[in-house]
Amino acid sequence: MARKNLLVGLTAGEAQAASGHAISETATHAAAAGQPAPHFGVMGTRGAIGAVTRSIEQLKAHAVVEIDCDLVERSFITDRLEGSAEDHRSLVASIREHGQQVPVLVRPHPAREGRYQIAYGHRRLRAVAELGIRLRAMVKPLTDEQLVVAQGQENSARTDLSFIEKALFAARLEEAGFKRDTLMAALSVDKTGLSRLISAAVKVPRDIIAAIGPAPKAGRDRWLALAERLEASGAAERAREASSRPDFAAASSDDRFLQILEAVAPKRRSAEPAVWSPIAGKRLLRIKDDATTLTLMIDKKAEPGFGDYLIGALPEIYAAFQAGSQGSERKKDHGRVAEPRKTTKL
DNA sequence: CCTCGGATTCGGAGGTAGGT
DNA sequence: ACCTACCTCCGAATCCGAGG
Repeated sequence: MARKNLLVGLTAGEAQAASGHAISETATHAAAAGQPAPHFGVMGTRGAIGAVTRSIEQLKAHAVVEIDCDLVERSFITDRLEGSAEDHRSLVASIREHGQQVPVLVRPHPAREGRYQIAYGHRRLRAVAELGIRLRAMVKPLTDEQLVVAQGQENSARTDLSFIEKALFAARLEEAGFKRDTLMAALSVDKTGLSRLISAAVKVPRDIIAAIGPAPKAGRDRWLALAERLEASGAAERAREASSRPDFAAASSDDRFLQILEAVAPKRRSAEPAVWSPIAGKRLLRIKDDATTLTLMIDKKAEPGFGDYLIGALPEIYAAFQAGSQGSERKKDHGRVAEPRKTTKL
């Protein structure tokens, strides 16, 4: 399959811009045999993905040219949410002082003569353009698939994309019609991880993701928890309402995530203990109910001996509870296999 | 309609890192 | 040391399209 060897052949300068069929015999065999990548020290890269990664590494050894920033356009798939202004300033300062140490990767624009399209290095492009200097870049003809794999792997290599940025990138690639194999190579994840990335990006509305931003500390579990909460009726509206509060924009992206997560939390029963007063004027029983514990607090003065009586009656009460709950289960069941229960850990 | 096989999703174990 | 959050991996379950 050509897709499994997306970048093979690039290093020989023979990439075929539109075909995606540039395959080197040697690398194909290495991929098919599942041989490790001996020269690049990439842990755990085997087979087809290993071959792609090797090619990325080889790409980096290519000659660097300087081009005019105005001629460079973004990748057709964006991979980032808004970056912090501080990070941008810091990058600009670094490039001003030391020059652009790491070149970006571009391809000749597939539709516009004389222009380029960037695979990775969007932030460097922005910083260099701001400084008004020329962009140091490796120029290579790339197919669409090669471009997105290079773009994704460069980000994966630096591990600086947050979970939701990877998820959005994956979802955009899938919407653009790329196959799962390509997505797995681009994001360096297995089928399970890819499925979860796409699932998160699809379930959480894009405007809410945009409002939150990259949230680098929030991983899969919490984004999926947010997605699950957003499925409740009215939850998305509560999230949007929270995002329009005055202090929301000023908070960090991680804090914004927490604010939204809290805004769509299922309504809790009152933190104040409920009170049971069967005797006029006396608060016999207070009930405190949280996520893990239900506590009954009996006022010994209001009805002396009731607590002891209740404890003594527990076996009988529990037996009645069990009989009741099993009976109702049977009524629901109708002999079918019960659906597996969903659990959510937060 | 049924079967089959590949693709996708789900649940959970286990390891790691960071915070308290 | 313990807890929490995150990530990767594995196997099982489920979905879905193709072919008989």
